[in-house]
Amino acid sequence: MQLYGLADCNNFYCSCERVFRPDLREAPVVVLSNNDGCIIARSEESKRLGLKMGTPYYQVRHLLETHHVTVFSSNYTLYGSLSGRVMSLLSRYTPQLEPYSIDEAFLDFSDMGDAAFLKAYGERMAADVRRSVGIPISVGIAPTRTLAKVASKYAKRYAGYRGCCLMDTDDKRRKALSSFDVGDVWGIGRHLAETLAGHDIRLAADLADKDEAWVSRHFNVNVVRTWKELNGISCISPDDSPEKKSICTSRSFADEGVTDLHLLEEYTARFATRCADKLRGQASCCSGITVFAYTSRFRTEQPGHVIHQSTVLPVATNATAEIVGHVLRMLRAGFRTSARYAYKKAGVVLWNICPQNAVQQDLFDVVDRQKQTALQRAVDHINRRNGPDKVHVAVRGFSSDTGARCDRRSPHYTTDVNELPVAFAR
DNA sequence: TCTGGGGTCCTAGGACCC
DNA sequence: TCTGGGGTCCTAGGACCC
Repeated sequence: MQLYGLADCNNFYCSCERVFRPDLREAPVVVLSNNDGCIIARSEESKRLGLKMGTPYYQVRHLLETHHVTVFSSNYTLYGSLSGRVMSLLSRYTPQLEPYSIDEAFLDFSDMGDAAFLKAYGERMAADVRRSVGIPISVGIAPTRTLAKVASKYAKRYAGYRGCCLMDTDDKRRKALSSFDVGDVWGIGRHLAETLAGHDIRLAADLADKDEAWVSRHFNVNVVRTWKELNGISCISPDDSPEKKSICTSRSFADEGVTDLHLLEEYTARFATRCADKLRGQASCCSGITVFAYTSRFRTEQPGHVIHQSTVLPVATNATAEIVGHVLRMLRAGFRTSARYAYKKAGVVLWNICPQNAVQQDLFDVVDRQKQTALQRAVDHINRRNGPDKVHVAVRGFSSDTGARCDRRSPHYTTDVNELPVAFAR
């Protein structure tokens, strides 16, 4: 029988922080987005205080202090490292692991055993991750990925499932969907949930019980696919190619933002460098490059400005220096010197991505590609051996300041020898 | 004072083709 | 009065995900 598992880490970022802060195990915790902007992760205790996902920090700062909530700036180095540990452990439990996000993965559980076996197997896997990595997870097992997601939410909601909910029969499926909000179904967002409510569809079961013809008459193909999945027909599979079709690096800046062109050049050069690293990391080249920067969209009383410049290269590249060069040229072209705009956010996007071994050559190419590749290889080699960004383009600057606020970041416990947790100090 | 970052997919509409 | 039909490709914008 075709069965999918979904392993979902509970409140992942908060759980990561707790791994090295066992004193916070029962305490309310939140993690903030980049630049300490919004709440992006909450422990169960914080959820019970009524804190909502995406709330700007400054709006609830007082509430957080009153309830002694421990607040962390986001520490993606730590989360990425612990995610890797979780994924590697999960991969031992299935012939086919599909990581779906930093804290979730689908597992192929087809034809592995009867219901009793699978239920115990899922529970054992959850207990293993908890014990070995320190992260609590919820496992759902069902005939489609959408249903596996529903099952995992039940596993999280009720402790009685011991970390794993098996939804293998039609009976269990119907029962689960009858008390599951349609808006919580994978693929049904806020907007669709509102539209569905207009048709008196509020529970997942309400949608599943409609005719396929009715669904396809009123909604697009995505909703039809979700409808099929809710009825046990598997038809959604996440993109299995690991290569991204676009690569973006962008950040918000603290306080007033950035007014100085030279500083903005420095930051965007870093974003471009990071993008090029990611690009080479997946053995790709790109021929589309966009740079953008804009003033705060919340400060409507001040004059705003948007820089948004794109270029298409005749020959795709993944060389940092070349990409940085185009980004700076476009940034300077879009920058207004007439007024001192305070740019609050900036970024670089690479697109038109192709495999690096399938780059279309150009008869009139002015770049010596062989030389360029050799240089890039040498730089990557040095940086791999000596640490990231030991050799870099000069315009990127030498400071490690990112222009973002992150006052409450926890140490890089697992990735920097100087920040190892101390278990015992004399 | 203060509002994240990084993706994917679908659709509608325009340009263009014969 | 009246203005083909059918197709592809591209793009911007919207919706969704975590």
